[in-house]
Amino acid sequence: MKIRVAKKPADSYQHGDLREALVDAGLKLLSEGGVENLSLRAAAQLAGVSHAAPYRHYKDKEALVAAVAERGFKLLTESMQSELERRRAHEARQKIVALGHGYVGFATRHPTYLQLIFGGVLSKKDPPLSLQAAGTQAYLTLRNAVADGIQSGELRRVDPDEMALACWSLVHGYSTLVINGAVPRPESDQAERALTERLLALLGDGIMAVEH
Amino acid sequence: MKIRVAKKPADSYQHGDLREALVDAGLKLLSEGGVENLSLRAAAQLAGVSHAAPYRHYKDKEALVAAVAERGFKLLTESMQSELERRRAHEARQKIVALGHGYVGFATRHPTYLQLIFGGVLSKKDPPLSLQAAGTQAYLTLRNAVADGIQSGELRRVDPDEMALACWSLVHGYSTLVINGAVPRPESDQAERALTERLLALLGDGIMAVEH
DNA sequence: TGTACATCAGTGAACGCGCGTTCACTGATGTAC
DNA sequence: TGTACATCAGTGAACGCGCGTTCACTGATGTAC
Repeated sequence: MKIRVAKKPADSYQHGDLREALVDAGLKLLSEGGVENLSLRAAAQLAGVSHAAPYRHYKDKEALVAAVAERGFKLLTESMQSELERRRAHEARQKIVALGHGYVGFATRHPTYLQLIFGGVLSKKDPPLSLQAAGTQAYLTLRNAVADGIQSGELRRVDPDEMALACWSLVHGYSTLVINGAVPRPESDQAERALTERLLALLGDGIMAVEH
Repeated sequence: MKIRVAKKPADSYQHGDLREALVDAGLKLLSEGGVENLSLRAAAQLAGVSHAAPYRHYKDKEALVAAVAERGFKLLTESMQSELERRRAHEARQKIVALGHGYVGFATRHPTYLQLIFGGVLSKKDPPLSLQAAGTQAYLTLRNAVADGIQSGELRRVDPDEMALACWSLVHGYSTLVINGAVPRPESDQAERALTERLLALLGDGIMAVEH
């Protein structure tokens, strides 16, 4: 990842866009060393600035972390959206599978982002509105697909939030189990996609044996 | 939680069972302040001992953390087992639901234990054998139920590990999403149990609409 | 039963570390006149 | 166009903190004789 540099005169004493550069730096620290590697001082250093400089842009560490998490959410949403478009999914089932691939793919590409976003690191008191919005956006991407499928009669007639939660839980649970090594990681991306697909097929058709 | 005290003469300068007392202390720290609250020094203090004493029993911090995690795994297994027995579940579906309640119940009762066990805190290099065993034990509890159900024809004829993974992912994903506040926590234990049951019902019967 | 001794669990001082945060400051920028 | 000035982004020293780990030590315990 390229750390953002000044838009303004490059030799300026001012950074140009330190605010965003710190988020870039935060993401890089995160991907290189996990959540505990994400510190204000390290982000400042990576952005080429003294360790007190971030305080001109963020109230405290928590504020920077929230900004990093917000970007993480957006990347997650993008990953799901792009998978959806790449596959030109029209049927509800295809859409859910596509979103699942987008989710699991993001999780395995950026395990530490997921850890930041959903790992209980973010303070639950007064999250910034923009962070909440980014989270909601990610959720709605899934929820919309599910709600459409229910509307069209492709999916069972249940509370769409509950059905979305079931899909989310499955895919999120699988992702975190793989990421944390609780479950062996498939040997190739291809194998992982195939497994994801089979897990979602189980949710699609149910695990109970069907009677004839 | 009661911190273990000396088995040997209580006024002894020796602690008696400091090794276990440190694990107790670790669990307490964990439940009170999360993973980042779990430090060697704090555990020693809580066990009433100088901060260097733990090194007589554990090679380093990582070793103590592994011991704490091992106890966490055992408690998780117990929670699932006891739910299984309490309900005297015989059918595969009932068993899976019981295990799910045991899992989610444990997660919401001890959110920080789950964070330690599955939150990427444990080093993935050379985990102690006893820790691996405790993890395997928890997994087998679920896997056995699933395998039995497949054997008996109640469940679909699929790779039992994959079916167990689907169940585990669903329940684990839901747990972590609730714990981390990504999804609103049901207002009562009863509501939570009902929701867990509905999520598992979706996995049981599938989310696709059935054709007539 | 009594003495000498090895063992080893726990002590407390010390080390170096990275951290978040505060503070008075400097100096480039852009604006008002 | 030129000058005075307010703004404010970034500096670097300093603070206090809890942490993991090492070390020489102390003193109770249990054993060998």
